[in-house]
Amino acid sequence: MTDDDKTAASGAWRSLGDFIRSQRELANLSMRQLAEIAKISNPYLSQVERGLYKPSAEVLKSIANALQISAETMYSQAGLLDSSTSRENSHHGVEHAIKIDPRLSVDQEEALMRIYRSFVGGG
Amino acid sequence: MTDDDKTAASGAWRSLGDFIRSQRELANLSMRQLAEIAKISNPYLSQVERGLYKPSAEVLKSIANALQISAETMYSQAGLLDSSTSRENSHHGVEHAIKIDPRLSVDQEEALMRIYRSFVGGG
DNA sequence: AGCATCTGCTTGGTATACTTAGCACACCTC
DNA sequence: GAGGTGTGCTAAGTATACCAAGCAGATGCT
Repeated sequence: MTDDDKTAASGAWRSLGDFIRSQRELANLSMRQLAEIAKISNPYLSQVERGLYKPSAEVLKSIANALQISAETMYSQAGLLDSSTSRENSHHGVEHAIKIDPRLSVDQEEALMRIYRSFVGGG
Repeated sequence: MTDDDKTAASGAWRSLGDFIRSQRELANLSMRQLAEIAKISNPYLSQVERGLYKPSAEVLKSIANALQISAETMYSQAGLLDSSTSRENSHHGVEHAIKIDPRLSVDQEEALMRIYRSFVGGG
């Protein structure tokens, strides 16, 4: 151990690294194995686990997938999801559902949104 | 100039850009305004909207926040959340959300439902 | 006309995410 | 002992996300 690891790791990302490492060890995978599955390099995985880098969302998803945990769990661990977003459907329900519906084109989304908002009074 | 934009934009990210742009215009924000709120540069926002770059999750979250939409919505649009998590929302999501929205009258419900179904092809 | 002030976009540079090659230590097998 | 294979980590480079400065067209005002 080089005496002061804390120098580079900034809080949230460090704990994300700890989380990944613990999940990896829980799955009995070596860094090289996990890196292979997640299609990233093992040195990079090393840095990520030690909190030296902030992995992109794509990498995060890939790691989550390799560890067989949900991407959502990963993101909330990374502090990228505002924890209680999808729970309260009562309020933003319709707008949210419209936005994430993959079958709607952008134009259709906008149209529906306008109509809905005109119905509920824009607020 | 505009004849071959397709050279750089690769599918998923391009549609994400379209999504952001439509949401921005829906909110009546200029690029500079949104960029200011989201704390990114306006040229970068321009590139993102045109699908030239794949924004990091942090930027994505920041933009979502600025547009007052949930980070989850953003990620699912970016294809970063395995649809398994948000799927139950998206499939019956719109219809269900419309039905349980207390602010909609019965007539309004039916109108929205008709429009939605015409968009998605009747199910 | 001319100047101001929007709009989105291009250019060129910096910061950082990510990779390829290789080090150092531990545990084997010969 | 020397070689082989496993572990995680370091160093140096490449790719790309991101930013600051500035351009070109549209609108408006005097």
